[in-house]
Amino acid sequence: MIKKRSSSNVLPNTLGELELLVMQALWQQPHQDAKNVCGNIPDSKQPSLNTVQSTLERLYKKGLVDRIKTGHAYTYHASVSRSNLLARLMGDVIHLLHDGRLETILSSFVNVAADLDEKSLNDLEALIARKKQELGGRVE
Amino acid sequence: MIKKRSSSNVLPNTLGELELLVMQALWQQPHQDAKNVCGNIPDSKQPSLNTVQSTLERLYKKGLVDRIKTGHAYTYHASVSRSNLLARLMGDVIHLLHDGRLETILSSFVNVAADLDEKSLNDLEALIARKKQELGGRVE
DNA sequence: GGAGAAAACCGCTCAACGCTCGGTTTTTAA
DNA sequence: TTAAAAACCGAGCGTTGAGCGGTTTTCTCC
Repeated sequence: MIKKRSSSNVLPNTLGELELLVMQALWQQPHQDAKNVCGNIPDSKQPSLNTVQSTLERLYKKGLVDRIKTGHAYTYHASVSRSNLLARLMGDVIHLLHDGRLETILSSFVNVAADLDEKSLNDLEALIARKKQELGGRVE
Repeated sequence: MIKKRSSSNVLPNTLGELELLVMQALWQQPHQDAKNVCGNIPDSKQPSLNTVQSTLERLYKKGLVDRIKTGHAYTYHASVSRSNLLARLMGDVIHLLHDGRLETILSSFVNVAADLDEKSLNDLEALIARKKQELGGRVE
């Protein structure tokens, strides 16, 4: 008796190496066809055009890129920004491992940002202030 | 000519579903043998004892759990804390997607913590204040 | 309209990884 | 000594992303 594998959906928003390279190419330059994307992949990893097309297709199905038919070719562009994807992934990770106490997340974060400089800290303070205001505004 | 696949080492610290369940069991109760861990997996996902042992073995090789031979059985315990693993994963994700500007990370973070309540914001402010002091102390 | 190029489309192989477990050997305690 | 419990070994399976060849569609240019 063989048991069904549970489809290990741990991090729904991860992507493969080539997928990432393709996204990076699209973030760097917003509207490109497959050939163009292919040309913007570092030579050291240069895959065939077909491979890039497969990858774009996969990304399209995942909703990470969008495309417009211009003439007979598609023009692709990222439908999520890099920072948006970052936020999604951070959300996945946190959802996976947080223990209910927000403090754990916060200290993890501060540890990660070990090279936080003063300006960044000020930025973060500003963000917090804004967030606080939002909170205040909501309850009043 | 078939090209070598590049081994897609995108997130070095991810783990599978069962691996996570096992880690969770060990975080909840620090020193357990395989049988015990198996018993602490939710009934809905109940795998065989052998499967749990394989998983513990994999986690051991990955350095996420440690073990001590007590009698003829191993006693396993997590060698990384939940928050530590969280920090590692956040590090992976950030390393994967940051664009150099720390601001991107920060705003992602604040967005993720959408359910941040006031106390958490205060906690975060305190952490920032401490960090600032560290920075100041370092240069003087 | 026909020829040819360029792109999409289709469908397969391959490798890595985690899950799953049966069978075998080792260890230990009764 | 023997029977159990546990470790150990190794194989199969599912999923996913990488990679690409072959075929069809589509557009363009003469």
